[in-house]
Amino acid sequence: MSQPSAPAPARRYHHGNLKQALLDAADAILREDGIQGLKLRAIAKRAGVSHTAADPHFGDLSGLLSELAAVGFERLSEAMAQPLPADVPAHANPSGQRIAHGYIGFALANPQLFVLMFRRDVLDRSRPRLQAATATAFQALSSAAGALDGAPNTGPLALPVAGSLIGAWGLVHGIAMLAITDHLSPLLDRVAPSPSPGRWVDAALSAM
Amino acid sequence: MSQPSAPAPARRYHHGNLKQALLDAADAILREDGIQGLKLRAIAKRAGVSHTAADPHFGDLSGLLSELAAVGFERLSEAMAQPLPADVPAHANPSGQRIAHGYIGFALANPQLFVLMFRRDVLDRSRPRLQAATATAFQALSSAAGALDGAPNTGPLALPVAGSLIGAWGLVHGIAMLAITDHLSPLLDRVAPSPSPGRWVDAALSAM
DNA sequence: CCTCCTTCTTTCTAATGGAAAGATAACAGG
DNA sequence: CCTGTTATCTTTCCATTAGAAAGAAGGAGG
Repeated sequence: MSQPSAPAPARRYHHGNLKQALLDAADAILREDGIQGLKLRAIAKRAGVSHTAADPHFGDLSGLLSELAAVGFERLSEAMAQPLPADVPAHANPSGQRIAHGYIGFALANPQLFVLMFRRDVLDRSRPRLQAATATAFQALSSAAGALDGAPNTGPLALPVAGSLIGAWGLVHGIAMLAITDHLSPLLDRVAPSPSPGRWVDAALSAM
Repeated sequence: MSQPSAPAPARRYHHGNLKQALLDAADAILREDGIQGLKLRAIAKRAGVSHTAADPHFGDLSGLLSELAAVGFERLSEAMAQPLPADVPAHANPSGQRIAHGYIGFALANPQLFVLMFRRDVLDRSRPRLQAATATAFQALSSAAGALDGAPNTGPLALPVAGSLIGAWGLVHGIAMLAITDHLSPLLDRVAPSPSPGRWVDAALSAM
């Protein structure tokens, strides 16, 4: 009775799925404790392994965090494909509006992960998965934002077209970052009645 | 001959101006090595004191970094009062345009400091100097951006007005952050001839 | 001159990332 | 089945870090 036919998922010397387990542990810690909690020892402990067990899979801490950031960009791409929140009326350019709300909504729902995704100092951007996930997300964003200008996904770009892409991306990115770093509450607290995130985000977007 | 009448500025037990000297040292290290280099020991060594000498002046490392961030916000306020770069033609709302270029120009000229100013995790936002400097900078920014809407500096705010303030601030902040984290070069490299920062920033701003 | 209090140094501790070496298991070929 | 090879994981060790604690140095006011 001590030899289960289904292998016990824990306790084995070779974990079998440690890479994913470490990513899951890091994801959970990121939600609970923020980036501060993403220590090699804490992640490994949560996955039930020693603090150097991540070495063969990720190289070093920045490798692990980069893969986690890649997961974030993959989720961001999905979020930008979601429909608008219910309390936001659609207006002109509904595609761009949907992408913008998806971008900012993802950031507000996953603030720590979003910050990590842009923490250049702790990431190793040469990681293939991170490069791919980043490219995919920004492709989705700029194809929607640039549809108005007929901007191609590659090749030469006229300055005004590049400008409109940068402006659109900067707008949603800046709103997200300012909200996450808690720089907007002094402004939003002066608005009565207190608007839902979807509503004030839409107010900011449609003002531009 | 070993007792100079003019006190040697270094070597004294009581430094006399250690607080400013530590800020200067931290500022220099930030420029040279980035935020990574802002270790208590490195800063203290550069100022010629032991690694705990900052304690009486700043409490802990976050106290020191917060004062440095406050210096950053003070400089940002000055930058937003500067005239437009020479290669940028003025158009409608020149006041807002000037503020925007000042904001982004400051970020591009002091990327490490700008990132530090918004690194919520390493700052102690209860520091009076940081609170004051932040408030001043954002007052300057929003008074110019809100002039069009006649937004008061305090008191209740209608949602569309708050939205336009958030949109304007988010736009410049996002452009600055994306540029600093090196997410715009894939786009800008597709523009020929390579535009100066002032030109592409203006292209992004006037697209919105 | 004497005492108090701030400033700064020395010393110590706990925590961290990572290097190095070794143990363990999976897997291949004979 | 048996043995050598390789990737995975553990143990141990080290340098570096922030900060606490205690004490020395020196200025300020009585």
